[in-house]
Amino acid sequence: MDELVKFFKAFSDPTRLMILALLIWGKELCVCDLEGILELSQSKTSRHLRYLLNSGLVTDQRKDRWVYYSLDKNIDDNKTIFIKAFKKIIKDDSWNTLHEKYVQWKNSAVNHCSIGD
Amino acid sequence: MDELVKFFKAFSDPTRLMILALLIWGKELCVCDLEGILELSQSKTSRHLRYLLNSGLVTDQRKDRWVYYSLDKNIDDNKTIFIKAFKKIIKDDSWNTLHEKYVQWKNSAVNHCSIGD
DNA sequence: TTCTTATATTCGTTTATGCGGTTATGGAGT
DNA sequence: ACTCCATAACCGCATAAACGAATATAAGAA
Repeated sequence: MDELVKFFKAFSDPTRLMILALLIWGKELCVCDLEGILELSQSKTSRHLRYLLNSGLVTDQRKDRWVYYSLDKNIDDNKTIFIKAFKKIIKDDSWNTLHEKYVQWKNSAVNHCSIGD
Repeated sequence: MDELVKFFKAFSDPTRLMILALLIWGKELCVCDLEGILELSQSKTSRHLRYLLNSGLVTDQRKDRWVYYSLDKNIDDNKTIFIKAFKKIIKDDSWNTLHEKYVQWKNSAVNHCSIGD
């Protein structure tokens, strides 16, 4: 149960919710992408990613200098239901602004270093 | 989004998770029921119920001296998905012990003051 | 009114979170 | 080696959560 609590705590912060939404849309993003899209400090971004990492929600993968984060594909079934529910929620209008930012970032080849789309 | 964060925070505590599970099984329980089943102090029980109340997850209803708590029936659709997911989770073996306690409590007419079943 | 029972709130303390700012690490290029 | 750059870890502080213990309120019962 403590694990479940930890899982929910991961969802209990606006920054982390936004990061999760971006990882759902973007599949694979590096720290600097998230930093840029969300206009966060580097340390803040990194800390929240670390939180998500040891909550078992995301995975990281280093490629050259960049560390790419993705939603963990091996989340157990029970928790996957919650992820699905969250995916549904971020289709709401209230998430439009962020989604717009994401799209703009994705289309500005100048700034982003991400591979995935 | 802040509202969503608040919603998840409600799930981010083991005591509250247990209370929610009991309210799912029991439909309607008073503070002293929860206190007894979970072996919690009165103030702890009350405080967590209050938390759930103003997270919009539960409703309260006074009858005589007792205040009965139930899952709110009017939770918006997005959040209902999460409740459903949680209902599924508490069918897991790891929740057996608590469920047993609940059943025993329910069957011991001596101690419980609840009306619902 | 006074007593009892059920629940809520307040108080003071402890622990957890979140933050900015800074420093450390690790890899690639020079 | 040194220097960028991306990322991680650390420090100190501020705010928020959670707790037990005590006190307050609310509704019956005596």
